Formats: sequence, C-alpha cells, structure tokens
Amino acid sequence: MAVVDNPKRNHLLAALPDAEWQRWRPQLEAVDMPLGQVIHESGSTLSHVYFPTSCIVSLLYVMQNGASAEIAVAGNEGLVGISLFMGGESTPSRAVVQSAGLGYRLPAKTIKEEFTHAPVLHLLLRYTQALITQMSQTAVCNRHHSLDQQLCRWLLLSLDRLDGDELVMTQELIANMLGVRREGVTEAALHLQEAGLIRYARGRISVLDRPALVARSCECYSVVKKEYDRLLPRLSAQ
Amino acid sequence: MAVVDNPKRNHLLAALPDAEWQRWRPQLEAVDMPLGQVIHESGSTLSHVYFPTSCIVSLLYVMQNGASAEIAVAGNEGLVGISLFMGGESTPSRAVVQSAGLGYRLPAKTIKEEFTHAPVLHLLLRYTQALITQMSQTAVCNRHHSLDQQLCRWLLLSLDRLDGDELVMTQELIANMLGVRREGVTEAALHLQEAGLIRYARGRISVLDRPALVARSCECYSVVKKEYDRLLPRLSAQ
DNA sequence: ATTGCTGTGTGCGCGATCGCACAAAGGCTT
DNA sequence: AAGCCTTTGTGCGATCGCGCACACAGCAAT
Repeated sequence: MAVVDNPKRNHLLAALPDAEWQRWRPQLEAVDMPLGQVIHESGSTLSHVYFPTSCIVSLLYVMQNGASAEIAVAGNEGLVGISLFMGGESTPSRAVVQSAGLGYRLPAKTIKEEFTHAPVLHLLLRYTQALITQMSQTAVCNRHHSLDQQLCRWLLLSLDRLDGDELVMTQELIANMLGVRREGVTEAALHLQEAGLIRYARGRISVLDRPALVARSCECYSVVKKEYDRLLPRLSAQ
Repeated sequence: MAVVDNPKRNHLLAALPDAEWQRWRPQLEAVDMPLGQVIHESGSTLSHVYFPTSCIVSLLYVMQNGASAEIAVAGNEGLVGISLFMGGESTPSRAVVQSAGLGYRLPAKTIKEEFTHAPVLHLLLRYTQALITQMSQTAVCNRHHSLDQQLCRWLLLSLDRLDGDELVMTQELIANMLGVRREGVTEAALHLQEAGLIRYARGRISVLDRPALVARSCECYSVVKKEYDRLLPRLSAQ
C-alpha cells in the first residue's frame, strides 16, 4: 500500500506560500488513514492537524442514543482539526475516516505557532468558511430534501474529494452518515441504479452519469461546490 | 425608543482588550434593529459588522422555492458578519432581525484592518467556533428530533440571547425559522402550554418553567450552550 | 357596530420515513 | 463443496410532518 504520495496533493498544502511550505515541510508526517480510524473523538484535544490526500474524513455528531449524523466531510481540499487554530482545541463532533487512503499531519504545536503568520491564516480561515457553508447546507438539506436528493448530494460531495468515479462504501455506512435507515438508502440507491446513474455491488459504487446526478440532486450540492470554488479558487477539486 | 444602550451589553465588545476597545469605540455606531430588517442578503457584501445588544438575528438559508431554514442565531453573545474577518466577504445565507432591539456596528474596513491584531482575533475565532457548533447541532436536530423538542431548543436558545422570559414572536415566524409548517408549531406550542411550560397569545410568548423546557428539549440545546460557555467563558448568557 | 386583518385552532388525506422482520445473494473461509 | 458472514432487497404497519381548507378569536381603523 501507501507507496507514492505527495503533500501537494492536498490543496491547502499546495497553496501554502513558499516560506510556510519550507517551514512546515520537515514537520509533515505521512500517515496511513484506514477505514474507520477515529481522528478525534467528541471533546478530545487533537495532537495533530490532518491534511488528507487520498482519503475522506467525515465529521459527525454521535447522539447519546448512538444515532449519528454527518455534519460535513473533508478530503484533499481541506483539513481535519480546525479547532486547533480556531482556538477551541476541541469540538463536540467526531472525525472518522470514511474512505481509506493517505494523508499528512502536522503537530498541533506547530500550527498554533504558525497561526500568527498572516498569509497562512487567511487561507485557513477561508477554508473554514467554506466548511461552515457545508455545515449550514447540511442543516437545510436535512430539513427539506428527500432521501433520494440527499444521496445524490452526498455521492457528489464524496466524489469531488476523491480521484475516479468509484466509492468504496456500504449502504449501511452511507445510512450512518446521512442519519437515516439502511433500508432507505437501499431504496434510494435502487432508484439511481434503475435510472442508470450509478452501479453498485457489495460496498462498491460506480458513478456512471455525473451530470445526471447533479441534476437529480438538490440545490445544496451546487451551493456548497460554488462556495468552495469561490473561497478557494483553483484549489477546489476539478 | 432606543434611549439607553451601551456597547458593553454585547459580550464580545465587553471582552475586548482595552487597546482595541479604545480604538474601536469612536467608530462604533448605535443602530436600531427593527423586526424583519435584513442585515445581509445571501451573497451580498457587508458594509458593517453588527454587534447586537438587545435584539436577535437569525442566519437563515432561503431556498430557491422560497422555503427557509434557520442555520443559527446570534444575539448579544456574538456578532453578525463573520464572513468579513473570515475573508470570504459574503455567505450564501441571509441575516434577518428576528426580535427587534438595538445594536452597534463597526465599518467593515475597520474590522478587517483590526484583524491582524492577535488578541481580537482569538476572541472572534472562538466565537466563530461556537457558532459552528450551533450550526452543526442544527443539522443534527433537523435530522433526528421531533418538532416538540426542536421548539424547546429554539425557545431556549432565543431566550438565552434576550433579557427576561418573554419572546415577541408569532408562530408563523417560528415556523419559518424551524423550516416547518405553521400548524405544526401551533400543535407543539399547545403541548407546551398544556404542560404549563409556556403561555402565549398573539405573538407574545411567556416562558413559565425554564428548567422543564430544558428537560423536554433534545440534547442539542445543552450541547450548544456548553460550547458557548466553554469557548467564551463568562461572556455567554447568564 | 361593522369591517378587515392578523394570529391561532382543527380536521383530513397524502406521502415519506421509521422500526422491525425476514429473505436472498455475493464472497470468504475451511 | 459446505458453511458462514456481510451486504442488499422486500414487505408490512405506525408515525410524523405536509398541504390544504376553513373556523374562530383578538385587535384596530372607520
């Protein structure tokens, strides 16, 4: 596994001003991020900030009764651990690797020291704002849109953060992310498959017709996509 | 109206280091914030950052079909316009005065210049993180909790941002905030009234039993409250 | 007092999702 | 090849919120 990786595959790292890049580089540690790995628990203090290159991390909230809902998702366009530079040290959400892959991490201490430097600061804050948009839109989507639409949105957001047209993901897992029943995901997925938009089997989903998926999705996907593009131009996926 | 007001009634202004306070003070402008006033439209650039003292502002997302959902709410514990210092200049959400009152505002230019000063920065970022928690929790709540529970949460969050035990607010308005039908709010409110937790008539809601309201609310209220208390100690309501 | 507007209460059928139970099918292990 | 576990498909009835229609109550203007 692992083999070739490059920090610059993460868009934030790629956009670092040269001075920061030179300072950070020696401290960056390549890490394997297997499916299900918990990057941080609700309320725990992080030791590192994580920059995914080829994995996807879900930020999700786990309720007292164990049910969960995904708040947002981060991949090679962003980072995991904003609370370290936002100053709160922790958040009430859990971060879990949702699609295995690779990434890099930077010690918490380093990023906190670095945060007094303005250029980096602005980049990270803009990313944070994009993330906020994603969270907001998740709230809206949960309230107003059908499971079919939400599945489309979710597939697209995940796809944007990976290379290729395939997701390794069981319906059970997707249900946990969307905070719905597994059976509901089965039904919604069947609709999409019957319409020829996706094909899947046993935890492996191939997207066949991306544009159609966008059309079938609710507006939430585009709103989020546009904000990422606007706030982080030429860093966002595609 | 208006008469007596004091910038320090806003908790963020109250917590400003003295140096910043002296610099900002002459630029702070007292403003009346009437019900329904739109502080910013989706995508528009703000001219000022607003610090509510006795009003409540809802951040809400208005969908293409006109339906809406509240993302978060800001009152005397915070500010409206984080996009100005986060660097994005605008957000896809609308900010509307939900409960009339007073506030202060600071020119966008000033806050942007000021944002290079570290002490302020940290305060504002911590507030932003608390706001993020509120957004996340809204998403979770929309997915998992009953209208009854959500109404409790909403009443409590609003109440925390005002003095007294009374809200001036029609059921229609609450419905828009929660993104549900007005009739649904009527029913939920009836439940609460029958249980003796609140009393209301024609757009005027009195909270009679706050602890019972907390007990009846979902965990989301406490999660948000705790994060505000943690991130902004002794600034948060109460 | 009449009129009209705003805010609240109520009924009913519809559709989406839930919770549960169980069947079938793919793939790994032995 | 047999057996087992994971993943996906299907069929209920129950519940919740929706959309719509309409009744009624408080309050203000004339």
